Amino acid sequence: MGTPSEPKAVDGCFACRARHDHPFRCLTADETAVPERTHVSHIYQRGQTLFYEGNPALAVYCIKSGSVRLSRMTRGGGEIVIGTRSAGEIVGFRAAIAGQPYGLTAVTTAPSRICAIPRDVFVEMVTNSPTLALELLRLLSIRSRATEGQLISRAHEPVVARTVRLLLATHGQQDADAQRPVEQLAGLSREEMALLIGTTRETLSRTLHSLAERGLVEVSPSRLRVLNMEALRARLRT
Amino acid sequence: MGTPSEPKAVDGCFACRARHDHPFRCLTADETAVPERTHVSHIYQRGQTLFYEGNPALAVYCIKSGSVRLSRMTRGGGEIVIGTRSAGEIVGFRAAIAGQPYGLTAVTTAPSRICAIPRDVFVEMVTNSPTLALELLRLLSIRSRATEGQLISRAHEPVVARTVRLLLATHGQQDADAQRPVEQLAGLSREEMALLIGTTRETLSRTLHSLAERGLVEVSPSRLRVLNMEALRARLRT
DNA sequence: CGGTCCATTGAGCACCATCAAGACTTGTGG
DNA sequence: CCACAAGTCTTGATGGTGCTCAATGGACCG
Repeated sequence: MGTPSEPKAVDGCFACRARHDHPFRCLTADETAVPERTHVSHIYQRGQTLFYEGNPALAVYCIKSGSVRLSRMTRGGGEIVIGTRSAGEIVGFRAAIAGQPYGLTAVTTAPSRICAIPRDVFVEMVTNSPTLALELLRLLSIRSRATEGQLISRAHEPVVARTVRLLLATHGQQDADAQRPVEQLAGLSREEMALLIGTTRETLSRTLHSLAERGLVEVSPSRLRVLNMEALRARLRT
Repeated sequence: MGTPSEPKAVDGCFACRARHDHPFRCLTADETAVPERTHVSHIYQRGQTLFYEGNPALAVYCIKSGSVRLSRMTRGGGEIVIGTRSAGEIVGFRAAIAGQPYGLTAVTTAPSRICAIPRDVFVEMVTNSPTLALELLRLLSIRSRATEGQLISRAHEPVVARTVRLLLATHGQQDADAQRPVEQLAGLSREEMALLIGTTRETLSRTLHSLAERGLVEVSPSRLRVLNMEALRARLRT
């Protein structure tokens, strides 16, 4: 199903919105008609930029597949990573609603299919659909809490603690209480891990190896294994 | 005006909401009737706690006058200040909407009149009033951006930069471009200033005096004067 | 086998928290 | 008005954490 006469918009929003946690799930077919007519679906290569920090917020981006890294550039050419968003998430809506320029730069970290919804259309959708507004409010409440938590950690906890949090977070779902080793961090380079916790490759490497010396993890390039989750968790309560 | 038979709720929400930027300003008299019946107005002394981080979010607090400091306690007994809220602002609504415990501790920093609205009532208000939901969405968008910006600065900028930001922020409204000295930071102790930018009294003191040596500010206990705003701003672009 | 990319390891140093006095301000009671 | 006390601000000395620069070690690939 799908309209062969319209190859650009591969799937309609109504079909797309069926996706698990997507905030648009609350919309009716009628309500998705507007974005369906006006949005632009596009496939991005890895490393392409959706928008730069400081750009006027012209559109809201809806990730259908792939992932996007949100970061801020420093005058020195450095990159501060704030977080990543993946399939089923929306990027840039805070700026759109606040009526301010984007506060962050958004770059794809993998080939991604992403729909751009013009700001006006998005704002109109939110204004006309109380359910959507509520949904976004809930979403933003949860997400901003999480982001702030990470940033507080970054500002006030030493690198070891942040490293441990990363290790615990990236596999919490599996083997929550099991003592046995757990495979880790599929396909993240040291550089990327380091950026996620706001440090450098070198420091992260040292930190991981110091944890390894104490038998808490097993580390080799390209593999990372948690040996003792309980001890890791304990390290946070120190 | 006012019902002499009901001394507790000194002013009704409808009268109170008239306040400048308050998110409830969009509500009609009918819509404020519910909170007016159920909320509890109370006068807090300086230093009293509205709620602790981790407490279940039972209420949303509406500041009528005074100010509240939001912070997080560290295991070592330290205090990490996230920000302050004052008259006309709402505290705790993110937790209420997210359905999670409070993420921060809220303590009054001055005698304050504050109304507590039960969570259920607040959620109902938001659900029933699309305008309110939108207003809160806009508010949260703006506020979370600002908070994240400050935390990013705290995590990645040196103390000098944060100090300069504080100096520039606390009087930006007056004499935006004037070269002449500007009085500063009414009634904030060094300790409080230091907490606001995530450092210690000692480091802040040193930083201020090093700025003074370069003629950018004039510093004396209990007074603080910006001598050269442009030079301060330039320091941020370094 | 020589490249390129990534991870690791080392050495040096800047920044900043901490601990410890000293200086100044403010308030209180004689 | 002075003396003392308590609190705040300032200054110094020290050490730890983590960033930078630089070199080495592997891994993968042509």
